Amino acid sequence: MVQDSDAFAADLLRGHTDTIVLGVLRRGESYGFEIYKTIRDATGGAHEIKEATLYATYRRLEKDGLVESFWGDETQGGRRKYYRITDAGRAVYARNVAAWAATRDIIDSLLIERH
Amino acid sequence: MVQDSDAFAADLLRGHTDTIVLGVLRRGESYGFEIYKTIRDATGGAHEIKEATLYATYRRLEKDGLVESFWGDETQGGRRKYYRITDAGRAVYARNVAAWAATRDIIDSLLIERH
DNA sequence: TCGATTACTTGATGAGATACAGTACTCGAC
DNA sequence: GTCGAGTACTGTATCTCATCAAGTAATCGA
Repeated sequence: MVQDSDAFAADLLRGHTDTIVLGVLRRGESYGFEIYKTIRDATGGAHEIKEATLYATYRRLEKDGLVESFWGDETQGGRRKYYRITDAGRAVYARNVAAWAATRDIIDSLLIERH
Repeated sequence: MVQDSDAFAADLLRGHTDTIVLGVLRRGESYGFEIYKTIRDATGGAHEIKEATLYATYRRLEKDGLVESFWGDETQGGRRKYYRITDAGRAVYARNVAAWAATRDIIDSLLIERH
C-alpha cells in the first residue's frame, strides 16, 4: 500500500529489526519489554516496532545463536526473560552495520538528485 | 536468514523498490528491462533488484496509478513496454524520499554509536 | 477494586521479494 | 546456418517478516 504512509513507514524499517535489537543488546543485557521501550523511546515514538514483531525477533535471533536467553530471578513481580548477545551476534551486528552503511549510500545515490 | 549476507542485502532494499523505480522514471520514460539495467548499473552490481521483483513492482505502480504504460512501436525487434510517471507518482515519490531521509536518520541513530 | 501498565505468548494474515520456469526475438561468432 | 548469449516480458509458487488480534497473568496506584 504505497499511498498509506503508516504502512509504508513500517516497511521502511523492515530488514533492520534484527540488527537494531542486536545493537541494543550490545550495550548490555536486557529483557523483552525493556528492549521494546528502548527502541520506542530512541525514535521519539516516530518508529515504534510492535511488540509481536520483537518477540518473534527474539526467538529468531536465539534460534540462530545470535543471542541467548535466561529467566530473571525476580522472586516477586512479573517474570522477565533476559537476553544476552553472543560472539556470533556481535559478528553479525558488525557485518550488518557495514551493510547498512553501504546500502544507505546506494539508496541515497538512487533517490537524491546529483548536481 | 540473518547469517546469509545476500538475503540480508535484499531485505535492506525492501520497501524502497517502488520509490527507486519512481526515481528512475522521474528522469524520463523508460521500459522494463532498461529500468532494471539502470538500477543494476547504478549500484555497481552490489545491489541487484531481481527482474521478477521489478516486473511485479511495475504492475503494482500501474494499478496504483503512479505510472502509466504503453507498448513501444518497434516494428522490428522485441516488444518493449514503456512506463511514464504520473502526477500522482511524482507526489508519492516526493513524499517517499522525505520518509526515506527520516527513516535513514533514525536507523543511523539506532545503529551508529554516539560519542 | 478497578484500570493502567508491565510482560510475555500464540495463531492468522498479508505484502513484498525471490526462485523458477517459460516464451520469443535479435545478433554476433564460428 | 546455427548456436549461444543477451534482450525483454510473463506467471506461479514459496518464503520471510511485520503486524493484527487476542489472550494470560502479575503489579501498582488511585
